Amino acid sequence: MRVTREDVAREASVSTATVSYVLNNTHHLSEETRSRVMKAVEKLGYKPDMIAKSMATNKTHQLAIVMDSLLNPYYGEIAIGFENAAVQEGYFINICSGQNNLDAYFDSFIGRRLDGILLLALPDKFHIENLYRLINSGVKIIMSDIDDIDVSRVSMLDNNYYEGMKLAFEHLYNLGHREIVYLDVMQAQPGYQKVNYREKAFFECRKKYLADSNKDNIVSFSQAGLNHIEKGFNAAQRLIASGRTFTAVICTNDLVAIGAINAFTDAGISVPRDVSVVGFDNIVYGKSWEPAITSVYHDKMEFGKKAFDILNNNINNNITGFYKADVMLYKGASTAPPPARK
Amino acid sequence: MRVTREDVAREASVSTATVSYVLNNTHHLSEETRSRVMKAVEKLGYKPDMIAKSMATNKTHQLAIVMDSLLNPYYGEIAIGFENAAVQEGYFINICSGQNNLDAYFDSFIGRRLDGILLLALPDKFHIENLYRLINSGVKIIMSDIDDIDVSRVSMLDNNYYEGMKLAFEHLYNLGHREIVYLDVMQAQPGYQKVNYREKAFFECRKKYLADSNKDNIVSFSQAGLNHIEKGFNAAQRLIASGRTFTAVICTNDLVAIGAINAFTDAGISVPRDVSVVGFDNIVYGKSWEPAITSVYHDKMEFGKKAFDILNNNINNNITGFYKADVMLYKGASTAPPPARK
DNA sequence: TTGAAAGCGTTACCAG
DNA sequence: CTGGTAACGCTTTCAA
Repeated sequence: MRVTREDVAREASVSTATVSYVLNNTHHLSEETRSRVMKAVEKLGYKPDMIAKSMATNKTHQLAIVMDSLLNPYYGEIAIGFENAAVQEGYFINICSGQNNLDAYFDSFIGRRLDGILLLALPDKFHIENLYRLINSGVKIIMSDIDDIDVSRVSMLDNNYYEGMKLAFEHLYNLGHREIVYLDVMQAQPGYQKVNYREKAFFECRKKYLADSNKDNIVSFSQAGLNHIEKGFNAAQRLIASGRTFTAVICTNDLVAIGAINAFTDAGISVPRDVSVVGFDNIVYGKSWEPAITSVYHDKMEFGKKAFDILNNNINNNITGFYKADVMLYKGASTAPPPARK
Repeated sequence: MRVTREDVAREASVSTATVSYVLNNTHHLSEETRSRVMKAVEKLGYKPDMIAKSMATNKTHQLAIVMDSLLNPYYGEIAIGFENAAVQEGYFINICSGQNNLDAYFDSFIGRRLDGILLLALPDKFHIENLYRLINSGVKIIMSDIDDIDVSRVSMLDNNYYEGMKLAFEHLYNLGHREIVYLDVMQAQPGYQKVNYREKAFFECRKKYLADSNKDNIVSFSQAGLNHIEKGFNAAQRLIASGRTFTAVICTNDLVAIGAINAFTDAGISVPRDVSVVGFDNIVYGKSWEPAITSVYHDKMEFGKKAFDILNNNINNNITGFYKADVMLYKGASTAPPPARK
């Protein structure tokens, strides 16, 4: 049923080895032989079997992108950038939704002999020791936002949202805001590690700029089964209900910002007149929101492309790499000077 | 470096065959042997090599989801439903963004020996003959929205948006709308086939309900490089500029509806006061839009799960299947009775 | 410049 | 109940 290289060899009256040489351009052959083989390939519609090839070469030319969410277009855009670059180099891409616990995936990555992984999910969804087991099995990794990891073995991808948080904070500060709240909805499952550079950056900014720097102005809200918009909505409602005063909120991403804006609007709080809102990621929908969401961002396509380049280099030359995204601020219509004090 | 079945066999003092029997539960073995093998597996941290397994069994346990877009959460939700079900059955999932031409992917599906494909993209992105070549190579397919295909060889997935269009139309008609426009942004590349059941359903409804049934009330707009929100925005602007009268628009999906609403708002046309807008898919963001978008939809998670069940049955028992989604109408705030005539 | 054959890690048939 | 071994489709070393 399947056309094999042997069929091609027979058709072209050469050996199977010769067919390989032609297809992989790995030997010098007479033009005559080469064309005879190509003709046979064409005629039989032969497609090399990558499984067998993987078996022989110990490379699968298969990479996985581990998403944090298939519903947030932020990751989608990165994935597109990554995939475009990877396909060009003959890789096959595998995308794992971040719905489930990732530990089980890690095992299958070893079994599937993946050449490399773009790990977009944070360690709040997997155990570090499983990551190391993956690395020890020869799977190359590129990931971001993790401390205490041996960078000689793992490539790093810095989205630079630590600096981004400062950008957001300073933007608000310069507009005149002095009561700024950070809305976070990330939460690690029990037993998992939470890393959040944005929170750290927020603390720093608060200390530097705000007088009452000890004020508890981070609102966290997370509930299983809710999407980020809903979590943002709930977090903002909780903030409103708390009675604390604020003139601006920074949201952990644009989806959360959208939810928050909805909650404010529902409560009769106008954005940006009464409250300014900043998001992260500058997702494709954030710009079209009403009001367009002011957002910290980087070039997501480029980010994906860079991720691939580094990973590919890691795979081929066993050299880990590092990338730091240029972080920028998109000034939408969701931020404005705070309302005048009465 | 890699722990193989042979290492396990040596450790447990059995043959490699026995290890297979234990791991695959395919023979009856003495409890003693079984536990000795398991202990060795555990001790060595052995992970079966799926590549070699595929080689021997001629099954990869690998499926692909061909997305139409990684940026539309509609597909994301379907993918999640599909993946959840598939992972449970030991499959590995591969997601291809619909960014690029799909014909090249089809070739690699053969080379990668994929067991099956969930094809979410329409034939405006690939050539039918390549689909057939895929089928002939033994790859099972489940897909929707295509005419003239041999259903004994391909499983079908009906999202029932043909009926959905009627639902949308009747909803508007019952509200009192008599000037309804359909906003479409899909466009096949030259040389590719365009199928659009919604358009057909729209024609039918128009004929049945509207007096001036010959009126040209479909606005198409498509431009490479724009996302669906932008296309919807442009299409609506074009509609406004055309000067034709209308009280309601049906948009080909929610993203287009969002873009259209933005264009209307920008032009001082209030939704739903002046114009009603209906979308399709009821994506997670549509509900949170202001106004919440009235939308035709089905259960997307369930859709993905059903898709997997049918595909899996196709793979294991060589029986194609058919699924018809229950289509519903989410009544948001973007539709209302038309403004009173002056 | 070309070919023969070993090897990659499994499975599954056939013996014992 | 257990083991030996051919087979899967390809690459690659070694020899001719």
